[in-house]
Order: sequence, then structure tokens, then C-alpha cells
Amino acid sequence: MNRSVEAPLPRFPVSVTVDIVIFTIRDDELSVLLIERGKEPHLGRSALPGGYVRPGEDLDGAALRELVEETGLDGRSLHLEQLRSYGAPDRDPRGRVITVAYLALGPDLPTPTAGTDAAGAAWTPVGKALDPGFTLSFDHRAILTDAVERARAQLEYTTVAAGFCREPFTISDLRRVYEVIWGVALDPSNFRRKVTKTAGFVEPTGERRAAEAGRPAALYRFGGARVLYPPLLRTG
Amino acid sequence: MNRSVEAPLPRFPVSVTVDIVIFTIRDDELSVLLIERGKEPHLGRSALPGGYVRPGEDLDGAALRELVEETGLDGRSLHLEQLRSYGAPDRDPRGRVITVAYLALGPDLPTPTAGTDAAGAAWTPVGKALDPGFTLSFDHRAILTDAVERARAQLEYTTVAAGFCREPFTISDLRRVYEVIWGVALDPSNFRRKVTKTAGFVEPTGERRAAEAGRPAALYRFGGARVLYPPLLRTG
DNA sequence: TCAAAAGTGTTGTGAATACACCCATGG
DNA sequence: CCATGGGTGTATTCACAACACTTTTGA
Repeated sequence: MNRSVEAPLPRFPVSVTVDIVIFTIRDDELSVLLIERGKEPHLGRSALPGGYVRPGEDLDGAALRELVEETGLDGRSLHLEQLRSYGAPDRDPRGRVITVAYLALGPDLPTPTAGTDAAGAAWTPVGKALDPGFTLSFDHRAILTDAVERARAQLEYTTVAAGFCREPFTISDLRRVYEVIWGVALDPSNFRRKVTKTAGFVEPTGERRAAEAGRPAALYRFGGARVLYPPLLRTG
Repeated sequence: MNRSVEAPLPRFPVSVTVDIVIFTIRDDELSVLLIERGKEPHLGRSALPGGYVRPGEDLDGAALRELVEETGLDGRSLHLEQLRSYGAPDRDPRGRVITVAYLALGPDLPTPTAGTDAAGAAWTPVGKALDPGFTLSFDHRAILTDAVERARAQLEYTTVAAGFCREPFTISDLRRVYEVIWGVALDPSNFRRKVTKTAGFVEPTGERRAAEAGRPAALYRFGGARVLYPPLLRTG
């Protein structure tokens, strides 16, 4: 019956965490960074990296901090956005924990081995991580599933795909991102036209990159645009 | 330096609330349900309805309960979805409060006057609520802004617009939803074609409704489809 | 019979596909 | 000179915006 936020606080023990789904593309597969849990519960099982929100910290700040701690990278160079929150009463056996999940993505990142928390962290193809035989801790399977769905949708009407490519990149690099995440083959020539015609998606550097085979490809960098209008539709 | 969730919990005082942006369309205006706060802080100011998440309660459950308490309606008949979470350390002067914002929408709802918490609740046009001269409590202006943006985007690629119409409804009713929320005029004939051709968006009841003027319009009910493919684009 | 809104038909424009074809490089 | 991928040209198809036009009602 209580309306809105009113003092005094009818408080009960709650903790708030952030969990981060960090995507990258490795060996033409969408991969997620998973850590091996070092403590109970779920000791030894795979889990998404994450941690507690600290007293003076914004949610985005907590996510950024965890991201840097886990990957050892400059967090500002990675795309990071809030996914959604999860708060089922029984999601953590130790008590009430609400987690705010984040989605991060970056270009083919190095395997995290820096002496930090990243020990025990490994890139795992999402196909493997979501396989029925693979066990994820807590409700992390649901979080990962939602993150994949979000990433797929984002490709359609935003330019986040460029975030998976290290600059400078070729149009083929960018196309492979779409093909891997959507799991479809795209027509190279039509894809090129669509992308180069969309203002602000990519801009040419003027350089070229020698390929393993065939004609060298022109190089591009990200153009800064955020939305993709009209969207790149998945069905054609 | 802590990784993931680990015992013992490095807990500090946190509260978790849900706040709900409840939209409806009244007098051809997108309107939001705002309550007048009865206590400090922000006593007397307008705020989004909301309240604390209870110990045994899921986030969605808390949102649904608050929705029912505020509107006195059957919550299951309303569209309800999580928007995002807000957790700036200073967003509530009484302490650390993380809120999970929800977006709800329904057909022209009655003014809530039932003897519950709804006293002091009123439908407010969002244009007025977001006017610089209008004061909203906490960070509710930001939440409302995000909710409007989400609603606008949802119209494009989902069928939520039907949730604003009481069944049975006419194609014009549905079109008015788009026109009001997007703030544009749509061509009636092209809109009709688009909507009726999209499988599962609307299905005819066979009935007609006498209009104030002109030819009676055929009546439809929602067809059950969730996504709208291809999307209804805002720009021509 | 007129106004007003519902609903249909038609046409021109532009985007997306499918695919033929040329380009540049390594072997 | 052949294989391989990069990149361009182009015809066909299709969706959509624009708008003329017909239908059905109340006044």
C-alpha cells in the first residue's frame, strides 16, 4: 500500500550488482567473456563478470569499472550500454540480490591474462555457452540470451556493428560481423552500397589493406553516427 | 577488486524501488499518470507512481502490484514492460535508492479516484509534464523522457499501439495513436493498407461503428502478433 | 444533396535484390 | 594466366507515398 518513495525506508537486506555481457568476435564466432567462479555458490562454474555497486558509484560507473577490471582495457573505447535488470527473489541463494546487466562489445579483444581478476576468464563462443550441456551460474543463461537478442536487434537500426571492428577496417570486416551475429550470408555488393550510402556509418581513410587473396580492400573508420536510418533489415 | 557475486556480502544500505510510467491517450494527447507526493522529500510535487520492491517479490511482480494499486485496474489487461534502471548515488536525498523503471500503457483509462493510493493521482499530458516550468520529483523527468522515446520507437517495430485502443477499435483509432505519439499526420489510406496487410496486427470483427460523421468504420480487435515486420517507418 | 469520414485504385519514385561483370593482387 | 576476393553496373521487383476517386452515413 505504500506509494512512491517515502521516509522512513521500509528497508530489508538487498544487494545490487552489475553483470556484464562482453561480446567480441573471435574466429568468426560471437564470443562472450566468462569467468570461472572462485567461491561458493556455484564454485568452479562459469559466470558473467560482475560485482557489487559501490556506495558512491553510479550504475554506469560500476559497469565501466568492472569492465576495465576484467578486461584490462581502456573501457572508454568499448561500447557499453545497460541491458536490463534481474531481480527474482531466489536468483542468488545467499539473499536478495538485484543485478543490473550491461552489454559491452569490442573488437577482437586479447584473452584477459593481466594479473587482476581476469585470471580464470576466457572467451567462450555463445553457441557453446548457451548449449544445454553448458552450465552457467545464477540466471546468467537468461541474461546472456537477452543480450544476444539485443545485439541482433541493435545491428539492424544502430551502427554498433562497427564497435566489433578494430580501426581501420574493411567493408568485408563489417559484413562479417553481421553475418556472424545474424547467422546469415549477405550479398557483398549490396551490403557495401547500403553501408557506404548511409551517412556517418563509415568514412574512407584512403588507405588499402593487402588481403590474403584477391584485390586489396579499401580501409574505413567509424563515421560517428549512432542510429541507422533506414534500418538494415534482416530479411530481404 | 571483487569479482562477481561472492560471500560474504559487502553490503551497504540500499533500497530498490519500481517506478511506473503509465501512458494513455486522452483528448488526442499522450498522457502520463502522475501522483502528488504526500511526504518529504518533494512534498506536494508531482512524481511517477511507484514503491518499494518487497522481500518475496519479483521486479515484474512489484511493478504489476503497484500498477494495480495506482490505477485500480486489472493489471493483466495492460501492457507492462521493464524500461531501465536508474541508480545515481544522489538521486534520492534520503540515501541510496536504485529504481527499476517500467513502462505501462492502456486504452483511455478512467481517472483514478478509487479510495486507494490513487487519491492525488491525475493524468497529465506529457507535453505539460516535460515543460521546463513543470517540476517533477527526483530524476523522474529523465525517466519520463526515456519512456517517451521508448514508446515512440516501439510503435515502429512492435504492435504495442493496439494496447492504447479499447477493443473493438477502428483503423482510425489506431492511426490516431501513431499520429499523437509521433506528432505527425499519416495518410489514412496508406496506413490502413500497411496495418491490415501485416499478419496478426489486427483482425476484423465483422461489426461496424457509427461515426460522428461519415461512413461507419469497420471494427477490429488485436491480432496477437508482437513484432511488426517490416517495421512502420516514421519517415517516408 | 452536401459534408465528412471510410475505404479502394492507380501511378510514379526509389530502394532492395540478384547477378553479371570488371579490377587488382598473389601465386 | 588463373584463383580469389574487392568493387561497380544494372535490370527487375517491390514497397511506399501521393492522391484521385468511390462508398456510406448523418444532417
